[in-house]
Amino acid sequence: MVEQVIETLKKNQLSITDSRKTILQLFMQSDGALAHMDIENNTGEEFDRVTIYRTLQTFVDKGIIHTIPSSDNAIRYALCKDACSEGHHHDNHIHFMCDYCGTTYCLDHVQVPTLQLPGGFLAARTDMVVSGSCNRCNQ
Amino acid sequence: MVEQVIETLKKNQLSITDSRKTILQLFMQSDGALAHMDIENNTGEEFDRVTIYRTLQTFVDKGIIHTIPSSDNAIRYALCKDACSEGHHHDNHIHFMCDYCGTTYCLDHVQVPTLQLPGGFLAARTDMVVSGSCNRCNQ
DNA sequence: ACCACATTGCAACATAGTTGCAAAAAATAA
DNA sequence: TTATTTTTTGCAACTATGTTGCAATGTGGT
Repeated sequence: MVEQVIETLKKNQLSITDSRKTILQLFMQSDGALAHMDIENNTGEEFDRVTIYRTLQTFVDKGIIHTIPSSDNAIRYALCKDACSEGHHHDNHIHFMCDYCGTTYCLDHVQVPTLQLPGGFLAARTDMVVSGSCNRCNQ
Repeated sequence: MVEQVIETLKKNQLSITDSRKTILQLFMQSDGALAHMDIENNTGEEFDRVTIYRTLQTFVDKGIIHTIPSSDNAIRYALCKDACSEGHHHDNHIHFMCDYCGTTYCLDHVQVPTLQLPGGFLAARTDMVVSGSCNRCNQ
């Protein structure tokens, strides 16, 4: 896992620092999306708040993670699949937020449907977030 | 317009106050969605920040307006169509955010498509936000 | 006009995110 | 390996966003 973390950082021409290693590893271990708070809680006092914000922003810029919009006013982040490159995200899948456990999933195999927009509207990006109960809470 | 504002407030058993009248009228005059800031800017020093937050929350609770999620971490609000009732929103349409002018539109005639979710996932609500260039910026 | 109740404004607090800058740590060169 | 350059980090301070308790004010009903 650690080699994969370092490989990813090198591939994106990022210098190898403790915060980047730790935070990227957190994403690789996690099956859901992470909010800033989740990371702060998981790393303890190890890193400054500002460092976490900047690390996340760097990862988004490099196409390593992508943001997930939500109505609760807290941006979540999740790993991008291979198709994402610097400055160009291909996160064309839907996101699922569980109302009960709060986990946010990337449903990579559910594609965002293409829409017929009214005349004059040009789509550049589509975000689709479904909420409800997930496969662990709904048994 | 003013009669319609008062009628709507009465229909929802809300007392008629200056802030409610002014803010609801703002929504009726606006063709796009409004963020808290838009309202604060449009009403000047007339109302306290807290009053605006509480008024918006009241309107959401009553089903007069609905929230629109976004990735820029600022909740937007737009008028609900008639089908919305207290505690039960039917905002089953997509939203469009223009990257150039910043306007958020409710595309009432574009329905959110139904998705086939993986086993165990149950959808309660779907938010779909398309961004790109709108019919005024894209000419 | 009066009374009961709902709403507002204020102060204070809580959370989320940003910016400038000096210190520390990586990467690079010698 | 050490020295130098460049990047990254931590701190402090700040802005934006949103919430809560409470006293003062306004609204609706009699």
